[in-house]
Amino acid sequence: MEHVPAPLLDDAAVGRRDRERLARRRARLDAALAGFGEKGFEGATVDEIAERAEFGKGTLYNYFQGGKDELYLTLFEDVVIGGLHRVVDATLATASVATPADVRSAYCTFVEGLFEHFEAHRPQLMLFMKDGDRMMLDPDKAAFFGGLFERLIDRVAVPLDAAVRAGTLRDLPARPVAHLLMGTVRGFLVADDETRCAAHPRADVSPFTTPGEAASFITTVFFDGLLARP
Amino acid sequence: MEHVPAPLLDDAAVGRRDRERLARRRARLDAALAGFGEKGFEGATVDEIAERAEFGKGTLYNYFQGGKDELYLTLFEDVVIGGLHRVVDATLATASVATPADVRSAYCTFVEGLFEHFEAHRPQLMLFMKDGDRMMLDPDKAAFFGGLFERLIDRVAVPLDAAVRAGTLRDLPARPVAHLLMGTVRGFLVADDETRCAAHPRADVSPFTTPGEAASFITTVFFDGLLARP
DNA sequence: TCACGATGTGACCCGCCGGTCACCAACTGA
DNA sequence: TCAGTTGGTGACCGGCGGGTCACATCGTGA
Repeated sequence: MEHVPAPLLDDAAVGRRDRERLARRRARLDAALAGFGEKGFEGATVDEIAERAEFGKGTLYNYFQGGKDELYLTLFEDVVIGGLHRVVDATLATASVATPADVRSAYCTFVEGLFEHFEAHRPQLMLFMKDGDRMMLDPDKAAFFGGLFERLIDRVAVPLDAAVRAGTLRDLPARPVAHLLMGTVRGFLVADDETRCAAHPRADVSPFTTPGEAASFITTVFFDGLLARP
Repeated sequence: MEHVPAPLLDDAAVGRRDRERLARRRARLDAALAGFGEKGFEGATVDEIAERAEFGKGTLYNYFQGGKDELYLTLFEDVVIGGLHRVVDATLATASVATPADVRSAYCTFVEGLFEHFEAHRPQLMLFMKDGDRMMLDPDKAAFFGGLFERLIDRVAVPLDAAVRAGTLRDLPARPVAHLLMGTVRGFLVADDETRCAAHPRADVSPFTTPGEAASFITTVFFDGLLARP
């Protein structure tokens, strides 16, 4: 494996007017990735990806020596993990955890950000959410994949941990809570996607029409709990 | 698709002393399914499954005309959905929702039951949890699969709905909550499994050593919420 | 013991798909 | 205009794996 960033997507240290060529390539690959999403990693053929991206198959192999795997992992790192970190940057990184309301609203905004990011890149992200677990079956991919995800969880857990220490949150271990939250959002998005896209849609998975409503639902459950308060 | 129950697993309406032969077959198939779990649906070859189950490949095709797909769906219905319904039977079906403590403990027992069921059939269930989403890409499988799951969710939602009506629980829609709970448990189990089995284990996903502790963790988050109470 | 149906089998077939490589085209500098 | 270099291509290859089917084996009843 030993995933080496492909020059194709590496636009740092690149000559001036090559910029736009690189941008076009990126766009074409992103489009190809969307096609990926409909079929899953194993379902999509390299021929098809190349065709959608308007690349020759050989060209793809020029840039991704590691073949289909490296293509997949590169796009994963770029689109999925990169996007998630940007959501963390925008919502959690600078959040105050001084009061319960602060923590609550920081994570509500965070979850809302996740939903919006998802809306904007639905097919690409769906692919990785549905295929992600299968990747873990391969030790090499699992190491790469797991490492990236762990770093994300670390960042999500930071404000939780601070809030627990400050006594704002119940005394629960921060990282498991972060995992639980991310897993829950993921499960919600997958179920919701199936509702919208499946031949036989599931009923009533999500009656929420905006990212804000859905985020508020999850945040309410997580922070306030299901039990009615007097 | 039109999944017709294979006689191989259909032990109703079967002659007296064929019983034990059927039982042996079932056991062999279950063993084969465990092997399935290590590789995933697409990763496991029919040759390998047949070998593990000590069947000839042709014999498998005698019983599962639908081929690998039907084999998969039959085992799914039998092991996964059947097992989950048994957990619901044992914990939620007869639960009282009269007081907050009743609802809380019913679902805590339910989640604990899910964890125990999982412990007992780890490889088989892991297979379906990790592959489940990919199945939804095929409309036929999605219909079969989704229908079974929806009926399960219906049952999980019943006590929630009753409790909401009784004012015991916060006024949230019961089915989405049921989906959220099941998705959360699933996410937790998958992450936990990766911690135990992956080449590079994830740290601190679950510091819990017994099903009871893990169930208590999830139940606390869901019912009491993360926010500290005075 | 033989005949016949039912059950079980694995060698073989064939389509599919990831990966390769010999070739081509476009640009560059002389 | 031509030689050299870089970037791009898709026809082809090889293996892999789902599915088939002609044959073997077993159980049974005459």
